[in-house]
Amino acid sequence: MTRRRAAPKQLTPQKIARAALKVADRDGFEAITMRRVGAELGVPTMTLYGYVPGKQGLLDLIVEQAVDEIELPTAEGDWRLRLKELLCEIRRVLARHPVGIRMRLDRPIISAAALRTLELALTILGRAGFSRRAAARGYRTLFLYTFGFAAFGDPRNAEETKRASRTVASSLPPDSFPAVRAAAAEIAETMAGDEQFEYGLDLLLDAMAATRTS
Amino acid sequence: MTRRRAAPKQLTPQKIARAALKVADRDGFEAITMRRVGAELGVPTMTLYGYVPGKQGLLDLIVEQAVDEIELPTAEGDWRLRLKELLCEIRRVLARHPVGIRMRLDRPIISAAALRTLELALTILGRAGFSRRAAARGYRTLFLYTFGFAAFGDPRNAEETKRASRTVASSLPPDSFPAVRAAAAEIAETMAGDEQFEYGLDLLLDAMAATRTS
DNA sequence: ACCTGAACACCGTTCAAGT
DNA sequence: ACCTGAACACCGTTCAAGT
Repeated sequence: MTRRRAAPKQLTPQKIARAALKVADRDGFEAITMRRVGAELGVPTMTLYGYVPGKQGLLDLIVEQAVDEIELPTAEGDWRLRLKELLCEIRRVLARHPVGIRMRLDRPIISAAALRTLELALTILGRAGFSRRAAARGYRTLFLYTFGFAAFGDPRNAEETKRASRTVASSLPPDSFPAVRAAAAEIAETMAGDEQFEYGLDLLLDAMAATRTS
Repeated sequence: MTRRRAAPKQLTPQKIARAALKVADRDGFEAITMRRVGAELGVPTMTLYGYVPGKQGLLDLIVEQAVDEIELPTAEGDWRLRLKELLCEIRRVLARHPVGIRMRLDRPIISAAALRTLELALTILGRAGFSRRAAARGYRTLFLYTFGFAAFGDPRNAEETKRASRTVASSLPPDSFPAVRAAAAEIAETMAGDEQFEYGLDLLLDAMAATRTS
């Protein structure tokens, strides 16, 4: 009985990236190791190096895989609504794939696919009458708020986070923390949720609208 | 000649945390290893475990060390100015110690020292006439924008980042990226700097002021 | 020629050997 | 009793052995 080679896996960089994204979604950024991605695909670790230029290159492919999930709205219609749709979609994709947050911490994402979000935002704002400068500054602010919210204000378990927040705020010494104690319930409400995200988004869009009409 | 024990280092958790923060500022979050912190202090790796409850506990101490550097403004006077001072100070400390950004990604920072910033912000907004709800939601937005800017919009090398941005924007295919190409210079200006940070901060403060007076 | 296992230089931490 | 080196189970990647 001649030992046959295992059936060809037909590996591609994209298949490896998809498997790695699955590992990251399931077990977190730390779990993205060449050994585990290999195991996920049922191939020996070193085989990956035939398709992917090392771990750093694999990480880039993972981000691109997540960026491809962003569904862009049209540029037509009310500029505030369109921008809200765009930024809510970015937040949704980041919540689905938190590895995108972790990766963006190390360096900007400047692939053509990622820059399509910027192109759309500037188009929307340009049609709404914003100057190039106001559009660039305004969208940058919206973008950084959205990433900030996704990274630091969007916990995996919303209800448990709110409960924990209320407990901490209520157990502080009343003499030194009167305001936090008094607002324990209101603070807890801000710790997660669409409502808080859109509250901040609307603040920014309101202010942008006001600068345009003044 | 009797072998003497090395002079006592008089280690404390705080001294270890300070050395680790120094390592992190110099070589980044990845460089915080028990072996390197030990080397920084001139003690064997395992000696650290006598003063610090493992690496996770050391990381907590490092964050506390950075939080202690935050200098709080008073609550008196113009609420917008005071909030701006507070958030600019938070941004400055995060720029000085980026390890704080990386740590906050994993979990909220809820020590008493850290919560003093929240207490101050709520006090300022309360005195300015904001409801507890509006104060909590508003400060949360300002806080997440500030962390978002520090994490994703405040590169180490501002000028080089702006130059790189201009190059990328200008080398995109004009057919698919007309708006980005046209605004290459304006986009580059938003990639770093106090001006861009304060632009977004002012947008938020303007919008908050508007909600109060309407 | 191609594929991939062993080996190297790291990591945090356990545990036992040394004083 | 205290201090700390060796060892274990990880990691990314080089390199050479195997087909």
